Amino acid sequence: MSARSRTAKGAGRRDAGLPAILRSNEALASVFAALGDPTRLKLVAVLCAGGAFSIAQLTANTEISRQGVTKHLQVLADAGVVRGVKLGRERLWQLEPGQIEEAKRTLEVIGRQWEVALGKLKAFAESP
Amino acid sequence: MSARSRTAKGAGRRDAGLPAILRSNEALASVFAALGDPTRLKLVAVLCAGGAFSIAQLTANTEISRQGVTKHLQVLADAGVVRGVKLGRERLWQLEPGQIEEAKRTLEVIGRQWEVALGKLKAFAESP
DNA sequence: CTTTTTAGCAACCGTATGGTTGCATGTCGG
DNA sequence: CCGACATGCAACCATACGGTTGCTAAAAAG
Repeated sequence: MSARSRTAKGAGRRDAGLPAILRSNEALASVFAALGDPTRLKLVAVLCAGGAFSIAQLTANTEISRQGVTKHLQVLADAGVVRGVKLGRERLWQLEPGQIEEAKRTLEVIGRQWEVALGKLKAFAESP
Repeated sequence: MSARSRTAKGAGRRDAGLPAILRSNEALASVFAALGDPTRLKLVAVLCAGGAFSIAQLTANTEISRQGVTKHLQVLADAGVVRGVKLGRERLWQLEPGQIEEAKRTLEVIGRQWEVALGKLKAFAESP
């Protein structure tokens, strides 16, 4: 806390003017983090093709053990990206597209903000 | 390697029919991983509002030290989300929206795939 | 030239993460 | 009831990650 709060002359509360989506980012970051692993991304890719798959089925696509896949699915489930329903002696996992939609919207907002900023910069540069 | 490849009776090459975007996911996962931290997400949110900021300026928005922010910026730069240009004695960081666009497209593909799968399921359920 | 500002580098620390193995549990088919 | 199958749980391990501190280097200010 010593190196902070004395530097950066006048840059306080720079997030005040940001869109609401980009302010409280707790759960959102967990969604991105859940997608931020090749194995999990592949799991999502498989699941988004539809249907519900058991752990054993999903394990067949990866190079790691069944327990490893279970852990990854748990991470995805904690982020709300995926949901597992128990059916008999097996648990079937399926995509839960809500959080992914939210993440997509966030990236859209970022891109849009960026373009708006570019437009303003251009307008300023072209002003007489 | 023992628990694998014997289970899951007939589920080999399930990614064969997936869109190309969802197959080789190395760099893509690193982009999601870079966004998967609240501090970094906030940095991106600040940077997407336009302009180039120094480390000291960016540090003023966070609760962590300057070195911590530097590390986070390095992670973002390694993923290609952000770029830093050295100007005099300071380094100014700005957004590099290419990778974020790519990530957004990936999420769009996932969502589209999911809807297609839902449509097929519905069509099957309604077939006489 | 000396001081200040801004940043980079390196070592260190605690905890989370990805992965494994071994065993226990529930459930389906006879 | 019994065996086989699919999963759950817990312990364990190595490494990556988030964060810090201390020191050094380079540019700007005086």
